[in-house]
Amino acid sequence: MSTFKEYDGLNLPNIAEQVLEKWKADKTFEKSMSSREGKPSYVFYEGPPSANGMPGIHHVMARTIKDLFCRFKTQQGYQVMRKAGWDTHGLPVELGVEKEMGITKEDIGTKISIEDYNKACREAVMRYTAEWRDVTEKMGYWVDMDEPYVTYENNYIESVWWLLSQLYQKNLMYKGYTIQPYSPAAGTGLSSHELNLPGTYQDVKDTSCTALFKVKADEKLRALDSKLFDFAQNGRLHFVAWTTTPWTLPSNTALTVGAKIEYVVVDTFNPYTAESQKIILAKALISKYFKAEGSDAEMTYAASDKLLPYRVIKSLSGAELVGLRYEQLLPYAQPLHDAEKAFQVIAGDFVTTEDGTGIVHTAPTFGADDMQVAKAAGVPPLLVENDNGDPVPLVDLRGRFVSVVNDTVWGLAGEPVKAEYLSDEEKETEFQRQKEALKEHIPNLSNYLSVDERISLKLKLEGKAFKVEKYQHNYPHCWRTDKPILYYPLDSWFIKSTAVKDKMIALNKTINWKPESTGTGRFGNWLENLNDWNLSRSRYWGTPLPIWRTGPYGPLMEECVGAVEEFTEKNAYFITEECLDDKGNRFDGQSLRKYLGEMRLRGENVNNVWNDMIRSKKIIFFAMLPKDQVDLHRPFVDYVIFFRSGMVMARELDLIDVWFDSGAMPYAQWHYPFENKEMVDGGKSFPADFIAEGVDQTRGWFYTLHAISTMIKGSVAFKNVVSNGLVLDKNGQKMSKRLGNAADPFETMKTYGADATRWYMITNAPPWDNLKFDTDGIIEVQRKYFRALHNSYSFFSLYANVDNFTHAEALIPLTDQPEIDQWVISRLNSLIKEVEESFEAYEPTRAGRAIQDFVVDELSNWYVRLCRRRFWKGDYSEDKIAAYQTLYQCLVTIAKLSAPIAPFYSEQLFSDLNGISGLESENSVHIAAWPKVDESAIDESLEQRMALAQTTTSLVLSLRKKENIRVRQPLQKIMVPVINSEFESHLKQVESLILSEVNVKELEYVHDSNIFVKSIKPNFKALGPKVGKNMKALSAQVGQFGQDEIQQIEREGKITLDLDGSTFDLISDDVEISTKDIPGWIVASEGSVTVALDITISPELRSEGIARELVNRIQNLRKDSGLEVTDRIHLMVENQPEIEQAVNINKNYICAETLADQLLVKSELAQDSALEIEVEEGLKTKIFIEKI
RNA sequence: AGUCCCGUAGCUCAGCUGGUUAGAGCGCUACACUGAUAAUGUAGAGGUCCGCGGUUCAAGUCCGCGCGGGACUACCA
Repeated sequence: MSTFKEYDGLNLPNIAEQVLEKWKADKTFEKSMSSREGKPSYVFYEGPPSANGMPGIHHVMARTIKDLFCRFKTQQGYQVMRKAGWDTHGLPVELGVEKEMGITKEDIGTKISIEDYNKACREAVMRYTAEWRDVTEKMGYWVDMDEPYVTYENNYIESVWWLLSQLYQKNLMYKGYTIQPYSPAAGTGLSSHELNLPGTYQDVKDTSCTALFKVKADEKLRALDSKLFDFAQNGRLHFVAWTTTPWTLPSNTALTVGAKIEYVVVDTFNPYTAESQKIILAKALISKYFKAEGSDAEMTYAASDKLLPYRVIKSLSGAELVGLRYEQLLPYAQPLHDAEKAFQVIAGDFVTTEDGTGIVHTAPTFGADDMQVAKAAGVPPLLVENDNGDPVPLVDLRGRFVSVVNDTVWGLAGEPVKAEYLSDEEKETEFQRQKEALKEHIPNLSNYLSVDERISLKLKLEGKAFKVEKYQHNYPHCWRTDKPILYYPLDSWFIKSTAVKDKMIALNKTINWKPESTGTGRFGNWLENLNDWNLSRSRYWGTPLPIWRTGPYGPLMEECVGAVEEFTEKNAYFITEECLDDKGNRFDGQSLRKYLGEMRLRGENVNNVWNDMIRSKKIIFFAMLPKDQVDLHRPFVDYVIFFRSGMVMARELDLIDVWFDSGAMPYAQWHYPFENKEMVDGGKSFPADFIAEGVDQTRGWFYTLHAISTMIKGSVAFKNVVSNGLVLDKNGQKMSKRLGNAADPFETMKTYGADATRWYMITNAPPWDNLKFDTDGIIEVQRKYFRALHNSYSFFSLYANVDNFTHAEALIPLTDQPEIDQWVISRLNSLIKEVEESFEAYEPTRAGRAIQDFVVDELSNWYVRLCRRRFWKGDYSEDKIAAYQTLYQCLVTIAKLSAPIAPFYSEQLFSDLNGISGLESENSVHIAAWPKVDESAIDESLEQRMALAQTTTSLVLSLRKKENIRVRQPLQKIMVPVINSEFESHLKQVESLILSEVNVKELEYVHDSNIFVKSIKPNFKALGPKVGKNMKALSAQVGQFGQDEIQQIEREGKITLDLDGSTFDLISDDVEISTKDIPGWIVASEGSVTVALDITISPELRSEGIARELVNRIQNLRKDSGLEVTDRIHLMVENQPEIEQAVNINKNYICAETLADQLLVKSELAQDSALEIEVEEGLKTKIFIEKI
């Protein structure tokens, strides 16, 4: 006959290992999905991690959250598919590979082919998949890793292309430019990641220039102030604006002011030319440019005077300045478009009065803020046409002024805007040129003048500068070349997410965010201030942008490809390896487009050349390529071209933002819409019911999922989302490999077990708070929760096996069971309810804590403790069976409730129980049905009664302690003042429980209220609305009440008071009355419960006390001698004063307790093994036991 | 700089829509209990509930302004 498994100790890591083997053998994970075939699905999306790094402990956190809700929903009967995924593209991968290979971005395509480079990336990115698999398995995260989606696979990319083509067709994609950090020295744009590398920001001294912009005398100015108009007409009114990059001044097209900032017109002099001038600047910044004494000084000034006199003559708001015009400061070039809108004052909310003048020089081509604010105001950027006819800014990609910035004296064209870009020789040559060209202005030029210095000097000389000085500031530098970066307009492809902003905001409001603030705050605000999504990345390893274009060699034609099949349908061509240029390099789309395009511009016959290439198979139809050669990465796709109207269409070189890859996963994981169309359209896998990742994904994956599904499907991508916080070390520091404080997930799970780790992470704090990860916390969880549960099971199995209990008997109706059983079952059902509600509300911490409290406090420390005797005493009676059944039910239910959080131990517990009882057909807790709440079993009054018993017990124990009377010493009685009849009946029902727990013979109910001392306290909650302001006065009066007043309220139900001049009836509901003392007794009270204890110890009680002590010593001896709990003994006790009497009176009791068939009291024990014991202080004796 | 989160005992955390002695566990001290329990019980020590203002009869709880820690975003002229 099979019996319940018994365990020596608790080894969670071992349990996890065994359970894993069981799952593997039984294919439990597969079954958990297949057994739900046809059931409603609960859709979960796995956010793809990148496997080019080792998994960390924070991944265990995030994955625990994912896993537990999926398990919970499976238990509830839903089918939960979980497809694993890998994020494989992106900069971190590339940078890692570059580092390993010792190359830089420039080497790609030269020293190493793009093909080889991408091959290296493809390998690097999956490097740690084995470790990821391992950690996933060991932590018990159920996710299908055999058929994951991988973002670099052709099918995945094809789905991404399809999505992009949909956006393209909806007119949600466009090409524009953004201002991005750009390193002219390295010839490359920099990502924000690169900009955040250490050492990037350096303190540098630059020439800063406060320039004077001459205000135009126009009608608007005249309407504003006729005096100012007059000044302007005389050329004496100027805006002043400060810049640390004077090289951007030729590109100025606007001045930006803060609408709410107060500005002033100041009458003063040009410090360099001493001309009388009126300047406009923010009032708050006057002191930056003028010494206070200047306002009193006489209004005369000669160049080089120390004190600059000034008078504030008018005050204006920023809003009033908006729309005023000024003369272009350095008119080297005019804007290409909308020139009439340039050179005016506009408003921007980024303007502060911290630095400068409160008027910001705005060059839309070299500042992101500038570009945005100018665009909003319709002010054009300063772009000119290059030789190709393309619009370009005044500085080229090498960081040098273009030729139109032609200044014979100062020599700007072709000059780099930062001196650092020049070699020493170039600098020397330029210095010699400057010496010659500037000798008229600067007779003895001693060193090279930077562009900033030259422009500043020029402005000074022309009376257009108010102040020129060196300025130290923090400026970003290129991490590769260590040269300063420029903010530069770069071509980019955008998704017009602003077009669906309102829809995204509306849809977001339907999403259940945990915590809510992440959704409304962090995410909501982000949506409110949304910018268009910059898709472009100038890299190599990623999803290529599927847009083909003709170049600037003829009319613009464009094609967005949404499926590989389209290459065939649209007659795409492929440039083979034989197709070489003059230098013998293979053509790609871009170079061939240029080659043929220039030919076309020269008027040559392109078609002939093209046809030759086709004939000689240098170019073939795409359709002729073997399928397995198609790789939707670079460089392959760069060899794919279209030929239209005598022009080559080549792919735009950009890759797309990797975040688009991951945001596309709801569709691309199924190769939608090319396959599995019904998964998405049929709702089986879209939208997700639940996703979970770290908060850092708010603007990452959460956003891209949301944006793409809003634009493509007009729907949310997920309905519930849990965003967890960070995992910090125990001191609250961020974990990092560098600091060596990163916890190793493998080590942690090996030492403490995945269950304890998971339980700790979930119950310690709500997952959205940061977790201070401390292994001491895991130890505590192990000790408290798992050991309490394990011990409860061990206790059960030990006695169940003794009694051959296998849960074969019919279930004893709850109403026939003792009160304590009804109580624990009631609590259990309340628990089921609470746990289920908490999980449903995505509050796992609440669920876990509730389970833990139940197991530790109620099941282990109350139910099992009080019921011990029922299990090991007496026959196999109905009461015993009831006890077994009750404990069984508790344990099995706990296994189910805790299974989502602690999948391994719960699995063992469940199968250990169910394996013997066979009550349920499924022998995995993760497949078995989630427990149903039996509302009829919940008895709140019973739960209250038990709480009363617990309070009373603890009061009596505290009295015993105070009087120093051991619990083993029986006492005669306790007395409890009765407040009302309900209280009395409650107490009566738990009376025996209390008495046995505190070892007292009887409980007396005292009704004579005259002997109690009572206390009274206002019920503030009830009185608040009634008396309001008078609460304090009332409270003071109630505090003064004596026993008489209290009795009056009890007797009459009310007492009339004088309150604020009028009478007030204080009724009994307005106060809380409790008994605090019974004079002459030893009393303790808590809340409304008061207990008095009779501490007289009669001789009988004393004997009984001694007998109990003896039993205890004998039991210990039995245990130490290694006797089985069922072994019977012969017992001998050495006679001592008081012992004989105690033993004789309580002989039956002692024998029954210790399973002694024979008990002898001898004057002396001869046996060597007789043990001397101390019954109580000063009373020693010897005992001897012998197994029969 | 903006947005969001967090701040309660030495440590980790509760404290629901405001209600008057602010709780639990761990740790510490002492005692007790134990034939499942390295468990548990009782008692003790330990709090300017980050600070300052405000609303209110009443604020750990609501509001405002700060401070400290963290995350994300960001071109500050």
